[in-house]
Order: sequence, then structure tokens, then C-alpha cells
Amino acid sequence: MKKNSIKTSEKKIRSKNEVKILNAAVLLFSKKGYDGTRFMDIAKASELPKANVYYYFANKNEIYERLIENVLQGWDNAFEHINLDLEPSQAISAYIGAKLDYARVHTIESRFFAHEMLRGGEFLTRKQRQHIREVTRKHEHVLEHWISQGKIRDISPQHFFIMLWASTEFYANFTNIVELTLEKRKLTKKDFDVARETIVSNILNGCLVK
Amino acid sequence: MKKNSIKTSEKKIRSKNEVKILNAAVLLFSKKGYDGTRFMDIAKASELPKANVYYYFANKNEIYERLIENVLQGWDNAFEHINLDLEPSQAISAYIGAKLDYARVHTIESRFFAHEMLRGGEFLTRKQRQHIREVTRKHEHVLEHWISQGKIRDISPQHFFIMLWASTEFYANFTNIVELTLEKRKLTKKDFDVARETIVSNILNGCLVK
DNA sequence: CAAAAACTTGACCAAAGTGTCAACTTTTAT
DNA sequence: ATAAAAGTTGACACTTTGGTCAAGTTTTTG
Repeated sequence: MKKNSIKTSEKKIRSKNEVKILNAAVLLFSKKGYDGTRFMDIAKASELPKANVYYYFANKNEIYERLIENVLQGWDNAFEHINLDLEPSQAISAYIGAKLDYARVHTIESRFFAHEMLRGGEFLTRKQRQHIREVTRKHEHVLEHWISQGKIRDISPQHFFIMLWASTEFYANFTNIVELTLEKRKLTKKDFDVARETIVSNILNGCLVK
Repeated sequence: MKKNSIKTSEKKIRSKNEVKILNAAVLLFSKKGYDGTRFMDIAKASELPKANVYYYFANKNEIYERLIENVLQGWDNAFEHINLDLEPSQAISAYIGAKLDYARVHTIESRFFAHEMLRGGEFLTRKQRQHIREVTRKHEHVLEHWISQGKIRDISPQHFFIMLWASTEFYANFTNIVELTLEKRKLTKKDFDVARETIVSNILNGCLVK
């Protein structure tokens, strides 16, 4: 009890301010990327004097790296509960739904990561790359299993997953184009539902009437 | 003959240097976006003194706007020959193939445009947005026609096209993730071929064995 | 409650970036 | 050939940015 209260209170100010800074930063990075974001802008958006932000983070780099970690962690948390042991149609529907939910709710983080990819993923550590690779490989194995069972057609699991990521993340990263296409000022939950139906039905059934 | 030679020679130096500058700029913008790119870096990459670049373009803005125009123009040229009057399977295959070819060959331009979208598409003029909208609408009509003919299932044409753009552009914008997934150091034409087969077969037939 | 640790901040500096200009060279037109 | 137009460039002035620091205040700890 005592120990716990010490531990939490001891870190209260720091953690509160770090959160303020990181939230401000991820929004800025999501719009302008690493190189386009000024340290001073992060300080302003955090509503803290620049020198105070320097007290918590040595430089922009450190903020950025923390955000990369956070986003990857959030990504893990969001998708580890997806059960790929179900039947293909169930599992794939759930996966697409979860990815679209993530795109809708965690738009900022998605765009932040999109910037990192556009710049070549230089900030990803070897460990982080490897982790991504392992998670993906696990998914591929499930798909291969379904293929061997004759439950789905014989396609490239890698390209299949890329197609799912692309189709879902597009709604977070390129919201503008989606809004322009749908002729909507702002995307609603309903729009994401239609997206889900379209993607799921296309992926599962194909678009040609048989 | 005379007139023509006057016209071309009169503009030779200018156009040569503008091309140098624009080529250097689009590469930098494609990596770091508008805000992340310094005017001086464009000059260095162009192998021209900064003051010389200022002689051709008043500022970074002007360079960027020219590039937006160029990319939209190139986009038009690349896809206006796509014949959507064919049978659905033929037309859709060709469309996906063309989009993937564009992603492979015009990677830089794709990424440049991706940055513009991530920053909210602020640089697109009303006219340009409208043009994009019109081209898209035309495609949608074709799809609606096919639906009314019972040739393809009743799905949202908008979301269907978004799915096609997303699945193909992903290979240009997020090459890193693709390379990581495929465990390749560099994507080859062959990789794009497999991508095409996977996307086309999935879109046309769906992934479930019937 | 006193000392230590944690936190805050204005002021400052050096480096980098933006944009201008006048003097110069090269190209073009007559 | 020569004047006008087009192109080139070093140097300069001004602004923005990144980063430090010392002197303060607040919070925690024993």
C-alpha cells in the first residue's frame, strides 16, 4: 500500500506531462511526419514551455521512438484477441472488422505509422521488424492450413494479408480520398459499416455473379 | 519550322533546369513530405545554386503545386486508356494490372501523393478535387451498369474502387512492409506479378472454395 | 520541517533555413 | 555585331529552430 502510493505519486507529474507531450506529438507527426514537425510545435501543442519538454525528452528523436513503441504495442493489444482458429469466413470477417475499427478509432496512430513507412521505416529497430514479421508469419500459417484443408483457394498468404491491410488502413490514411469519393464531409460509423460489408463480401465471395 | 525552332530553343534552358529541379523535388517530397523538405535540399539535389532555383520558382510552394499538377496529369494519362467497356473480368483485370504497373514504375509519384493525402490534401485545388471526383464517378457508373446487368454482385461501387486503389497503391507507398512480409530485400517485377494474380483472382472469384 | 529530488522557465546562443539583390555571364534576336 | 533578354551566383540580411543553462519553485522524503 505504502510502497504503491510512493511509486505512483512519485511518477504522477512526469507521467502526466509525458502523456501530454506524446499526445500532442503523435498528432503533429501524423500530419507532417518526423522531419516536418518542429520541436517547438510539440511544446506549443503540449502547452508547456519548450525547456520543460526538454526536461522530459532529450530531443525529437526520443519522443518519436517512444511513439513508435506505443503504436506497435497498441497494435499488438488490438489484434492479439483475434481468433484465427475459427472457420475461415468467421475469422476473416472478424479480422477485417477489427482492422477497420482500428482505422476508425486510431486514425492518428495509423497515419503516424504511415508516415514512418513512407520515410522508409528507418526508425524501426531490428527487434521491432522481427516482431512484425513473426506476427505476420503466424497469420500466414493459419491461411496455409486452410488452403491445405481445401477451405480456401490456393493463393499467396502474404499478398492476401497485404490486401486486407491495404483495404482497411486506407480508410485511416487516406480519409480525404474516401470522403471525396463518398461525397461526404466526414466519415461516419455507418460509412465504415458499408466499407466492412463491401470488403468482407468481396474477399469472401468475389464480385462476379456465378 | 523557323517558328518551331525559336519556340523550343527559347525555352530549352528553362525547361531543362525546371525538370532538374522538379525531379529532385519530387523525390525529396516523396520521402519527407512538404514540411519536411528544405528549399536548400532541393537546390543541392538539383545541383544548382539556391539563388538559381529561386530564379525559376518563387518558393517551395510553387514547386510543390507544379508537382501536384504533373502527378494528376500523369495519373490521367496512365488510366484514360483503360477500357471499361469490356466484360467485367477483362476490364477489372486490366485496371488492377495498370494500377500495379503504375505503383511499380511511378513509386515516387505515388508516395508524393500519399504524403499530400496524409497532410489532408490541402494543396489540391477545388478544380483538381472535382476532376478526381468526375473520373471516379465515371468508373462507378460502369460498375453500376454491370450490377444492373446482373454481371457482378450488388456492392458499393465506391468502396469497391477504394479497395482496388488501396490494394494496388499499397505496393508503392508501403514497399517496406511488403518487403518485410515477403522477406525480400527488393521487390521485383515477379513479386508484382504474384501480387496481381492474387488481387485479381481474389477480387474476381473470392477466396472461398465453392 | 529541512534537505533532497523533481520540476519549471526565461533568457540566451549557435546553427540552419529563407529569401533578396546586384553584379556578372551566356544566349537570343535583329 | 550589339543590344536586349535570359540565366547565374556569391554574399548578405533576416527568421526560425534546436538545444543549454542557471536560477527559481514545488513536491517528496526522512
